Amino acid sequence: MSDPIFKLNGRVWIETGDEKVLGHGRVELLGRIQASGSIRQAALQMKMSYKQAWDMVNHMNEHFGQPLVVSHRGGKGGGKAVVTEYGVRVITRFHLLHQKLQEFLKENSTDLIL
Amino acid sequence: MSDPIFKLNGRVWIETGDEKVLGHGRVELLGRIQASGSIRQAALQMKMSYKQAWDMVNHMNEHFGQPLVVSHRGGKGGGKAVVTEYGVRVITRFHLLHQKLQEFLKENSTDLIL
DNA sequence: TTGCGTTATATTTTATTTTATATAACGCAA
DNA sequence: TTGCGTTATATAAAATAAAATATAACGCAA
Repeated sequence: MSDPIFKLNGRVWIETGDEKVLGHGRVELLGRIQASGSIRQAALQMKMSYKQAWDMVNHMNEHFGQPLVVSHRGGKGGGKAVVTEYGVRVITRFHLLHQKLQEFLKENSTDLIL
Repeated sequence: MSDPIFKLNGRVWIETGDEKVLGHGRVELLGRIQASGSIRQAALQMKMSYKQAWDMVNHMNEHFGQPLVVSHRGGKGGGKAVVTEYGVRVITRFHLLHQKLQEFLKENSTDLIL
């Protein structure tokens, strides 16, 4: 590789203790659950297994003080999943942090010559 | 988990194209190579395999315009690895970015109530 | 009451990643 | 010239992670 063009990138996430509980991927998952009303559909959209998605939802619900998603099985459509009001707030807050990080990355990319 | 304490954390890294070429771990590796003069010793200190460390060094040397580490086998001590002047500059620049990120995280943690 | 599609969970299989092992090349020092 | 400890590389084994499969529970609608 000769004469490469460097790009600064980064991520932020939320921890409790030393365990990662919320990041880029999980927030996207929450958003898709919110939009589709279904863990399965959200998983399909993100090309992940249902188990993987369910584990994420379960992990979040267990590590936040209150559930971000409530789910029901059976009924019309076979079941559903709903992002709670708290969950919506968490999504919004994270989006804001993400946006601020993008600004940070932009600012510090101006003189990015290694 | 009831009443969790949330902590904002994050990382920055350098990409060329869409490939990650330098991050937290690799900079630490470079620092330890610089201090010890040995890829093997640096790997041992970081509890990673020699192969893993060598692959990282090789990947960096291939993706930056010029080598960050030059290595020699044989001779006194069996061989050695030296971080180039360019490599030292890269380490320094990254440390600065890392430090700025820490400030960013601190600033945005003040009102971190989810 | 039967079927539907989803949630929820366990188990098995497959794929991927990591680690371990082996071996050659190397150049200095004894 | 022999031994040493490292770089460099390939291969095999082990450990993890991911994906696939199977199955029960559920409640509405037909």
